[in-house]
Amino acid sequence: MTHQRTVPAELPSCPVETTLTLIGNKWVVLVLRDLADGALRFSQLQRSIGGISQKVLTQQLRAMEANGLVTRTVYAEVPPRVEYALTELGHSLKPVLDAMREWGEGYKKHVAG
Amino acid sequence: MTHQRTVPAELPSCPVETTLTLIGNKWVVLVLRDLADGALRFSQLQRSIGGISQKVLTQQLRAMEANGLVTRTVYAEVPPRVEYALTELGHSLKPVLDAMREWGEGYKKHVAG
DNA sequence: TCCAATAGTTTCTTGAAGGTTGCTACAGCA
DNA sequence: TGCTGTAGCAACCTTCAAGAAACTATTGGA
Repeated sequence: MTHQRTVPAELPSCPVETTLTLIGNKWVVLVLRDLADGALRFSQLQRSIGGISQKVLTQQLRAMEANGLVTRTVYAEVPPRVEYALTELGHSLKPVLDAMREWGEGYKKHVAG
Repeated sequence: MTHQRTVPAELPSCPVETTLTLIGNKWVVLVLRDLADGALRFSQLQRSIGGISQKVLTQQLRAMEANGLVTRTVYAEVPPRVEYALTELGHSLKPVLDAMREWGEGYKKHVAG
């Protein structure tokens, strides 16, 4: 079994820190961003994130599945098809993603301006 | 010169990713959280974050200063006093922090319930 | 005279994160 | 007959982040 960074049994008292235990990783945020509009299969996800290796994407998806952020659906076809989708918990992070997107837009204007 | 994780010259096209280049690090988020209510000196910050070494806190603060998120004010006293405070840019991240805090609160209730 | 206190820096070491390559299963198709 | 494509796993290696511990400057005060 490889390392799976799942949430600790005892959550931090600070809610901001609690959130960080689930989405304190860059890749996790990008997966959430790309699955927000609907399910994607593994290779689509890898392409849309860009610059992530197969191994790391697999690791992150496994951890996210263990944390209840995504579901993994395997279709018994050849070649195999595996789809990842956000759970309700995963979708519930939308406000955080939206705040990050909005801030990023403002920052880019600020820098460009 | 040690590694300073400053924002790259060319920002990612995705605004979410842009935000991650500035606050994609757990420690940075915790510093923002603790300076939100006002300036703190180095040792206060280290205590309030908890579990961060002197070296790492120094590194993070230097990077945040280079990125324009915090200011560093040295008072010519003995023993020395150094205060860190959020810049306007640092304060502008409040909505992101708030979204994280709110989500963390909901998540804790969800887990506890 | 020497200690305390602050905010570091420096060096050494460990652990985690990530990259690369090779391997697998198996139906369909040329 | 052998090639293609998907979604991995395993092993190996490199790089980077982080931790620990020792060291520094300064000077008022015991």
